[in-house]
Amino acid sequence: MKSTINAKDVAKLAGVSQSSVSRVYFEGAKVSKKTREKVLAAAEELGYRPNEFARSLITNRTKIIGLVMKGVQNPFYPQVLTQFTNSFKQHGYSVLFVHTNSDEIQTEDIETLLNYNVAGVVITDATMSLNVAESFKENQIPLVFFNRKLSRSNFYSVCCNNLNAGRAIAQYLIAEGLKNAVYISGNENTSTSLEREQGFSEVLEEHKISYTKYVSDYTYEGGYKTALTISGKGNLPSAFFVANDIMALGVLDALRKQEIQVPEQVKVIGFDNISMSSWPAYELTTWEQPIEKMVEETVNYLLSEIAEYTGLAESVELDGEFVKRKTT
Amino acid sequence: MKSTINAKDVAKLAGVSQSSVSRVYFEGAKVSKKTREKVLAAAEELGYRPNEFARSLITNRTKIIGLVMKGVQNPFYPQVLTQFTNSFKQHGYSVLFVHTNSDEIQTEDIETLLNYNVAGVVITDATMSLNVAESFKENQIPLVFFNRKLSRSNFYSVCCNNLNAGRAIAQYLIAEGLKNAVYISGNENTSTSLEREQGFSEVLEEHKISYTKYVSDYTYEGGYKTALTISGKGNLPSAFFVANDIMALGVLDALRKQEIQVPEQVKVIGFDNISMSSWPAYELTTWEQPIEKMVEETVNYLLSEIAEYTGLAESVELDGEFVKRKTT
DNA sequence: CTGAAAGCGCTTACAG
DNA sequence: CTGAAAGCGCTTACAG
Repeated sequence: MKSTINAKDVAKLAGVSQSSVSRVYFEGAKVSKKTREKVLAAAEELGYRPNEFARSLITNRTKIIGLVMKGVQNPFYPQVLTQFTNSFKQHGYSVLFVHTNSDEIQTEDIETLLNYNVAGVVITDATMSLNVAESFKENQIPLVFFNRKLSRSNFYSVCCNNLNAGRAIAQYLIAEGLKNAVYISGNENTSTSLEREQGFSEVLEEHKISYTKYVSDYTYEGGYKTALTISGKGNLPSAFFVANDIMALGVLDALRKQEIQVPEQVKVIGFDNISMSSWPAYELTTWEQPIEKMVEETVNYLLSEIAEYTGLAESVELDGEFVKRKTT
Repeated sequence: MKSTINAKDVAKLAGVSQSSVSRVYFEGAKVSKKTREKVLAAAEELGYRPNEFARSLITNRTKIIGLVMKGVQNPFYPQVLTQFTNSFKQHGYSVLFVHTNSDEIQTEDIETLLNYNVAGVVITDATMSLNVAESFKENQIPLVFFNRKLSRSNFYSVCCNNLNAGRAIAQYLIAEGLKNAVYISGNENTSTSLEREQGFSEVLEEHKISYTKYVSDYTYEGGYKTALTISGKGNLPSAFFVANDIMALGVLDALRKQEIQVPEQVKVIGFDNISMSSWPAYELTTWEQPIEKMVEETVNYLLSEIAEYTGLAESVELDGEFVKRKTT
């Protein structure tokens, strides 16, 4: 029953060889107009569709990109996922989606990607042990860390320029009369959180302004609890710099619960510019990540590496933009 | 350079036939313990990995499920995506992710799914023209509409019992003294929105209570604008039943802006129970969809159809649960 | 430009 | 339980 119409069937109906049928569907192959028309007519009649697996088997290439995501709970990611999928689609690639629960991508997920011989891989917000990452290098499969850097690794990564963003945020707050600050971090040891803090702290130090760091986890609940703890101590800083928006929203709700006025008593700045940040309930001042540019950069790199593998490892950092709203 | 180690290489090193190597990796095939050990040792040494494409080519089956999603913006979906991916992974299936912008899934997306000969398909929140859907039937590829019903079609669908939910919500509001209501719908002609309204209206009619319907679009902005329009007219109902949570949050923010007290002046009920609904800024009363059960039901159906295709078409509706918070 | 033929890396009857 | 051999549906030198 399964439609198992193959090139041979089409060839027979069209009165040509199976090779010619193949050539019609293989980009870059030469076929006469006449042959092409005969083949397409026959294919149409039979409902022929080239088998991707036979194709991949022989070319040793696929049109599949592995997209590994962690923390899809953050509203930042659906947007990233959508943009990647659409962009890859435009270039003829499909997306094999892999979800990882842990910070470090699991061996079994890697196996999946290797088994399907993906043309390229994007790893979002997760890390990977170096020896595992090496297997991609061995197989010459291009790989991009998106919104994460892997220290001591030689892989391509695409991020927002977090260091500059942290600096700019500090400068803005200082210009507004910052006395002291709190930095609420994301999961420890994530490059994004560390770099945002580093830029922030550098500028504060220059101005001899102190800040306290609280470690949180990039979740709404984490931001909420951390802010409650801090306000419970009764000693508010003049501003909170929160490592991402979703935590910052938690901070705002916690402050609201304590009847602390934002921005009058304390300013709050987030990071990402997720859609909720602009909601009237929050109006969060934040830093917009240039997602579109980041996705484009990632896709372009992968496509060029697929065309010709060089193993180029770079750390690309794209500038974002300060978005002033009502929490500062 | 490409690691092109195949079963033959392993066979040579292990001192067995290529068939034996194959049998070690093929579930259900019989191999002696001794052979298996020799093969595994050799495979380990060479870094052998069975080629999925050769496998699929010959078995005419794949371990790939096509997951088609629309409207990933709704925070409801990341959760669904994660659960599907994890559940399929447990059963040895990978997910090919397809994003569709329009309500109706496009032909090119279907082509992708068919080209990869996916073992099954889940279509979330989107519809499909019937003749396109037929091509899945022809190829005996099991298909589930998730959170959507396709009228006049004979496909399997898995939904929350929206009719009952609408009824229960009406009954609750009536018990609380409902005088008149507003129903804010999602995109017109979506089965979810229609059924929620139908259940709601049936019970209201029984009690001779009137309601007005406003058509919106399942987005935060849509809910916000609609509520502004309604409150602008100065004539508030005793309750809003909003077709999903994300719109209901928009409604709450609009009411807050107009300084209308919830629930004192007007009650608000949403649908989905997304994580934001429980945030202190909202505390939205809503109806929880049994996502976990819905995913499980979908996966089980697909697996059984993959094992033995029957083409069974049913409309499965699972009960959700009322979640009372502070907006009623 | 076209066809006949080899071969990609597997699974699977078929003998033994 | 094991091996030799055919074949899945393609691409791709090789002749013509």
